[in-house]
Amino acid sequence: MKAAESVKHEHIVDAAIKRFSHFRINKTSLTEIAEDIGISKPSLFYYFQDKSSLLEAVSRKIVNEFLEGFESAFSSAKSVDEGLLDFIEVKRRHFKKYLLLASQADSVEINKVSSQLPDVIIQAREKTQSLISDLLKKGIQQKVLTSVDVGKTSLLLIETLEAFEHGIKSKTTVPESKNIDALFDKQKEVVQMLLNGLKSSQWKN
Amino acid sequence: MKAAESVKHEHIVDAAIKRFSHFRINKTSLTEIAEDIGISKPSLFYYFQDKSSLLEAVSRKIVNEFLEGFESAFSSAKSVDEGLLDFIEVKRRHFKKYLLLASQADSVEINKVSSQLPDVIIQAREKTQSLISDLLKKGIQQKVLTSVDVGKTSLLLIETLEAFEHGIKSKTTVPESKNIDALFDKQKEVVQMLLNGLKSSQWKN
DNA sequence: ATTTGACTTTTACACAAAAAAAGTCAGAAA
DNA sequence: TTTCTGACTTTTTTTGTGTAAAAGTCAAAT
Repeated sequence: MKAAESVKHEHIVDAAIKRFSHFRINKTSLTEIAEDIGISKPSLFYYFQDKSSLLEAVSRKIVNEFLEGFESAFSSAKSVDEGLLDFIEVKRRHFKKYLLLASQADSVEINKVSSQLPDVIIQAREKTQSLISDLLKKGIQQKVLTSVDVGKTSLLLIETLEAFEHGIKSKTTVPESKNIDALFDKQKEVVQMLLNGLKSSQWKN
Repeated sequence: MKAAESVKHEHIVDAAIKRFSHFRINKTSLTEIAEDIGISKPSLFYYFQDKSSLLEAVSRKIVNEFLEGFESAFSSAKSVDEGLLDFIEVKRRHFKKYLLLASQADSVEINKVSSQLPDVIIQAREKTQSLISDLLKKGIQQKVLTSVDVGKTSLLLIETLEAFEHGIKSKTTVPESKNIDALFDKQKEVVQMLLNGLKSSQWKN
């Protein structure tokens, strides 16, 4: 039961990801997903309580892929700058890979699951923030960064980057590749502006 | 003709602003506006080609009020920090004053006028950017800021602040006061983070 | 030059019927 | 017992249609 069930679970989730990456969530029926892998709709309901549960499993899988990318970007980074810039590159790559799904991420569609931001997203945010915090801490230890409040700073940084993403996610049409690139290029610029700072060093301390 | 016409123009625009500030643009009819000032709808059409033209005049008037606020904030500022922070305060105040209208600013409703960002908004952006550029230049001259590309920096700054505003403007419901405050407080935080910068001064130059 | 009553055209809205998708369940298959 | 499905009910979405309201026009009056 355990092994077999989880294999099937995974199979269904993968089929759902394929569908959701090509068509909007609300335009994809469970029947279609079931047929894709040659099972009946009631079978699908045997493994998932409802569409929301499936969607949550889908989200969790993709979010994990994002997070793994983030971790490897941060861990291999030789500097704070490199870490943050690589982090944005990972986002860009994964965003393009799961284009439709990613751009529906905090839309009304996915929020039907739970009226608040779904757990998956909240957890991902927290994890991401903690990764960025660690990076900043390292920078401070190495005397590359001024000693700021890493908690506050990492949160503000995330919120700033997210703010840029909201623009593209709130559109009803599927974002074009060049817009996605513009978005993440902009994020890089902001990060660099932040890191470099504006205040003249002469007047510091 | 000249004087009388422009007086009437203004009168109509003011009536329209009153209506638009209380009800959504699409829920306000030209008949209502006309009746408010005791004229007939065809009279209104004598002064404005169509609803879009009236909306444009309304936008222009309000945008000018914003811009005047910005100019006075920047001109009376004793430092770059104070200038930018006051600038955000002016936005907060005017945003609340024209709550409904401001939050519809780049929504679908107003974009029916012209499919691209209306001229008024573009011009306001340019003017704002030029004001911020001047402030940055002054800061550089006074050796308070590092000599950055003011054009690029002011644009990026505006885009960052705008990104935060998108979130609140894309909502269908009227933004609550506490959310507006949260938004502009966040903008202040970002500005301060930017001004302070993260890089340790020890390693500069 | 300015204004309006009476008019036409366009758009928005409410409501119902139809279609599609979500979800259930008794019972079959493995 | 676990897994699966055909046939079913319920809920949601879509579509169509008539109606109301708003946008916009125009000939004629002031």
